[in-house]
Amino acid sequence: MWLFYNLNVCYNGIDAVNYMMDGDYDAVILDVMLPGMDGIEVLKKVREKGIFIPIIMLTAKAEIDDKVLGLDNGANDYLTKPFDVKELLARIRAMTRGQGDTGSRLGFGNITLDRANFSLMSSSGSFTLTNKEFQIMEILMSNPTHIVSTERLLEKVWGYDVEVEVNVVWVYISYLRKKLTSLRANIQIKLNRNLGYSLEILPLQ
Amino acid sequence: MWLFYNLNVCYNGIDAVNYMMDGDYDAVILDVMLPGMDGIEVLKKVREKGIFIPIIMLTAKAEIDDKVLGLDNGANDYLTKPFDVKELLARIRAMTRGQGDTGSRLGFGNITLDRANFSLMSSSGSFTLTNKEFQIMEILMSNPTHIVSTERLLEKVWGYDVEVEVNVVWVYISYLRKKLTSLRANIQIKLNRNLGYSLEILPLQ
DNA sequence: TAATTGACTTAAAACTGACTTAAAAAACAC
DNA sequence: GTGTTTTTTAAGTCAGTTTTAAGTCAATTA
Repeated sequence: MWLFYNLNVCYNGIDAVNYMMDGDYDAVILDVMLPGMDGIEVLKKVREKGIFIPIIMLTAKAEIDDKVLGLDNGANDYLTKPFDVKELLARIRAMTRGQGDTGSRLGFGNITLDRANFSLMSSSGSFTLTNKEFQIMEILMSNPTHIVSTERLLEKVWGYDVEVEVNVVWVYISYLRKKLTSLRANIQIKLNRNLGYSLEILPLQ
Repeated sequence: MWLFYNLNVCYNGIDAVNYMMDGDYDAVILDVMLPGMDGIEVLKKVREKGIFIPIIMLTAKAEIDDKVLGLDNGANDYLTKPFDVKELLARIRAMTRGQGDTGSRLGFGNITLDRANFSLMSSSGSFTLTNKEFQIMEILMSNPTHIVSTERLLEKVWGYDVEVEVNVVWVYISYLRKKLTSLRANIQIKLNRNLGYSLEILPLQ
């Protein structure tokens, strides 16, 4: 099985920070040696802006202290050259898959999303989701606590050349919420005003 | 700065699975070579039970394919012997830290501002700030002792082509003060007449 | 001390972003 | 082709945010 990635490349630290702030990336491969601003600086800047894209640092420096520095400043992984591309790809997969992700199923709270048959399940029943419903739910569940913006959902589900309006996202959020409540889910799709949506466990009443 | 961990050790795969299912661990260091059931099997079993503790695999096998196998079966990280303890510890920290532990937070006194979700927190609770509230608080907290003029706040938060009146700043300062006191903050927004606002630690009464 | 001015508070109005619903349009299955 | 499901549009509603406005308070100055 293969995954295809869309890539943007940039050649200095300042660009890197700007790209990460503007774009909505799933992961970043960051070289330590960069002209202008080095990788560690990029890392710090981006993290203190509240951006938590998984970042794997890549470098020729094999010094332990450099690794520790990178990891402690917010890198998710650290790989030294020379490295095997297969390992890099495996680490990216490991880094980008969320907790609760077994490959075929995605779980959060008392809810399970089955990728094989697009079904949203709880102990009290199940729904077969439509395409759009499934994709949205998959994005939310693959990183439950993380906030996903409406724009990001539009991009990921409807594509970059968006011709539909944001409204359509709201419509599907509404559909999903209805299904979650009728499944007696103990999770809900929470709106974070001006930021986006996230899943959260319902406080038991 | 040091972190102290409580440890449980076990010497075969079956025990490992049982420990992980019963106990509530923050992280697991898993050797691949185990009597009875090997590390990969342990990993698979545990993940398919729906347990998603961060797991770092540790092994003498440096074969790339073993790493890929481990990572693709649900390991969060993979380290080969010989390794440096400092690196292991850094990787455990990276693996177990939640987002927001890396610098997305601004702190002053007993108050923390989280940039990832716009929340203003203390030990006694938290608020989700609105856009304007957040921006003002961010400016104040990013340089707590520094005095920021009302005009500067207007410019930075409302933009240079200001069409609203200063009053609006006062309104938001008022809102923020209310929230700070209800958080039992030991800091306050101090007015420096004709100059602007600054944060200061409250003398304890 | 009274007047003045800058700072503050509060409630209500205005606005904007988010939500819901039904119906139209498009895609899909037969 | 027809019938069914999915997706999109559109219109109306709702709720939270922002701004206005009016009245109060406190510090400075005449």
